[in-house]
Amino acid sequence: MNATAERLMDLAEAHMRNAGYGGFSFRELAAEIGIKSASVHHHFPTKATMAAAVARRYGDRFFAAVAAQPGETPEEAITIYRAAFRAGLDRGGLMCLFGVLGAEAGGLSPEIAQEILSFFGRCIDDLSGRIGGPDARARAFHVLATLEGGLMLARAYGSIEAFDQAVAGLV
Amino acid sequence: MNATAERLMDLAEAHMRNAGYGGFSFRELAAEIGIKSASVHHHFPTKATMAAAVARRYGDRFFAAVAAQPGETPEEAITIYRAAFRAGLDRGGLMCLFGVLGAEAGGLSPEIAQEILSFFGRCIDDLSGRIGGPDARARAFHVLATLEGGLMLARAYGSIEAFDQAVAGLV
DNA sequence: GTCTATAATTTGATAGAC
DNA sequence: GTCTATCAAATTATAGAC
Repeated sequence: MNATAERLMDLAEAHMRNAGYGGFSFRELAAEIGIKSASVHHHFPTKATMAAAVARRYGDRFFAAVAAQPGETPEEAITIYRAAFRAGLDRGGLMCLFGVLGAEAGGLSPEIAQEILSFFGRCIDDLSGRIGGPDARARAFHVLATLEGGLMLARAYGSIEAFDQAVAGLV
Repeated sequence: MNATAERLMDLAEAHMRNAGYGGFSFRELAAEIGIKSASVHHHFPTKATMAAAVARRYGDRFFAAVAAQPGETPEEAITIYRAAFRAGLDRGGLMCLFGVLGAEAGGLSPEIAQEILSFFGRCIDDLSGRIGGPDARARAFHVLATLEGGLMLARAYGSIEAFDQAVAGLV
């Protein structure tokens, strides 16, 4: 993966986490790193392809960040997830990329929709496995929903305290 | 409010709840009711104005739908909110309009951002008043975040059961 | 890998007739 | 209230030179 391509993905990710898929154009990204939009097409054939690549990279980094600690308790697993979601909010007031894409999923291309489904499926499987017990899956859905919704509320409010209050009862 | 204007708002609302603010154009709406895009501008001067009007109407209907029952318990208040969120999902797999707009809020006009802030502020105030107790506000944030996130998850999964599992522990 | 140039389309919006 | 006609701008994307 090229250095320019990575810078483009960084910018695309930031824009999408702030304003959704429609929140950036190839011209914007190009201007921000001092090249032309035609050059962006050299790295990513289409906008949907680029967004899907950004989504895949985001997912990989996310699951690396929430990797299970040896011998962790269910509460610790939830705390790890909570911290991962909070980090983006704390550094620039950014949403979870998949929270944004999931909300506007009805207008996105199939390749992006596939990334969304894959991400949340992986989240639920991982989290429910680490929570354990008979109602692990329902708890995983609950935790994930609260974290995603909490991010959105905190952004709407413009205050990270909204997130903290929303997720306080999770552990 | 004109009948044509209302039909336009109905369509705009459906599109936004499915694909966000960028999920419709004046031309699309016009074609769907058999007029021209120029005629849409007769009813709504700009797209942002129209979206703000749709948002305001959505909020009014929402708060009418979740109106407090005389002598209700906190659990009943939460159940009323949960049913209101679930209704749109059940009828067409639609998101909460403000869940979508809140997610992509970074790219929306100030007049729409104002509607978003107003809606969630009203939600939290209403819900925390009906829940009561020392941690009412935190509980209200928690309920609202879980409902919004649950809708998003259910849509991503394409299954209303994801919503039901996510919000099962709320009451 | 980046450029110039441009195609093809869409979009938000306006002017003015009916 | 709706129309035709049109503008101005933006967008995704491609061709081909360097």
